[in-house]
Amino acid sequence: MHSMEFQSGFQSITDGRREHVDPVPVTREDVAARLRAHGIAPTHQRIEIAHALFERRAHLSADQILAAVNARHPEASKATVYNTLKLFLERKLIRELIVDPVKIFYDPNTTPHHHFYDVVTGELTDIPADALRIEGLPSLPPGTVAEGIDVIIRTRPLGAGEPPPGPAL
Amino acid sequence: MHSMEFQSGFQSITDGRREHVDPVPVTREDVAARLRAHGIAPTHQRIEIAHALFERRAHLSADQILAAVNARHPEASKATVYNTLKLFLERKLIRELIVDPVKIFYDPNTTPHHHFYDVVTGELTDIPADALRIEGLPSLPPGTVAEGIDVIIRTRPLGAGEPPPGPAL
DNA sequence: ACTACCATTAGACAAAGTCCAGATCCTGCA
DNA sequence: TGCAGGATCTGGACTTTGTCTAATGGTAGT
Repeated sequence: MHSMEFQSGFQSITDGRREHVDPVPVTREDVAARLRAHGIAPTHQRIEIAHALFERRAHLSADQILAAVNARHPEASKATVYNTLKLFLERKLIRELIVDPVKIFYDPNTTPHHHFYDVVTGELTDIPADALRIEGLPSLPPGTVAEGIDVIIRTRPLGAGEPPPGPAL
Repeated sequence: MHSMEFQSGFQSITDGRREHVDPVPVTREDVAARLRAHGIAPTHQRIEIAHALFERRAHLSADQILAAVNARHPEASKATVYNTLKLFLERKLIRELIVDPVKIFYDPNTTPHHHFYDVVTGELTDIPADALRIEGLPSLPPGTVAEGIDVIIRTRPLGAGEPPPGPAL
């Protein structure tokens, strides 16, 4: 990744990284400012959607977001949620997590980090970028540029079914 | 990753790794043997499905497999393809690749390796496990066991759109 | 107030995958 | 050979996630 100045007052990533997110915008004003900083006009719906993600600092799926938003702004439509999430992605306000065979999760933390994914419970846990050293990027396929690295460590609850069935011995 | 013994006679991973897959079963007899080795009764449909994957040694989606199978056995149904792929997964004959927001890819190579994924073209390329060193597994979330690590390097064709839009400067 | 333009909305639509109940295919055995 | 029983396969209905579209609503600038 290259330049990374900017930003309201969220996370300083000028040089090092942080183990944990801290000054997160929780008030709607903070959220609105953050939207503006990313060139996004802060409408009601957008603020609610961003607020849902940033307040919980959690990985949410589109329908969880829809539910959260409807709790306060009962008229939000599915289409708006999808449109808005797509916009946020383009503007790099959030990040997309492809980990579940069925739905996408949205991650309000755009700084480099990785994830544990519990394949049974569906739970996602952050792995700080520096907890894991990745050495030696192999050369990329010719004619391509890297966009990002995702490391996903799939876990399962200790003692939860299905470890045995493998090839016959 | 830790232990990783096992496996009939496909790929020796006892100590080192191989850069490239070699003794791949291409004839239907080979495929049938491989199915039996994993405790799977080799029916026509199952042989065709496994054959499609092993012959091409490629990452295929369910509908690509369905198409490939139908080319020879025109009566194969969607349900059978899905059932069979699920069975193959359980028996660890193949591996699931969650990389595309919309569909699952199935990988006939179950030895440890990673992937490039071109987010524009959808192309998947293997990264041999030893081309990439991952140091220091962080401790797992309490009460969980690791099932596997997936490293996905997302790429985009050199010069293909959309790198600019980021946060306002 | 008028006009553009952008954002939002409901609902129709598309695609991947699941589920189920009936039909088929084996296989062992009399 | 004939048959019963279990495993496998099949079409089609169904579910879920996400997309698209046409119409409506809001707002800034004149």
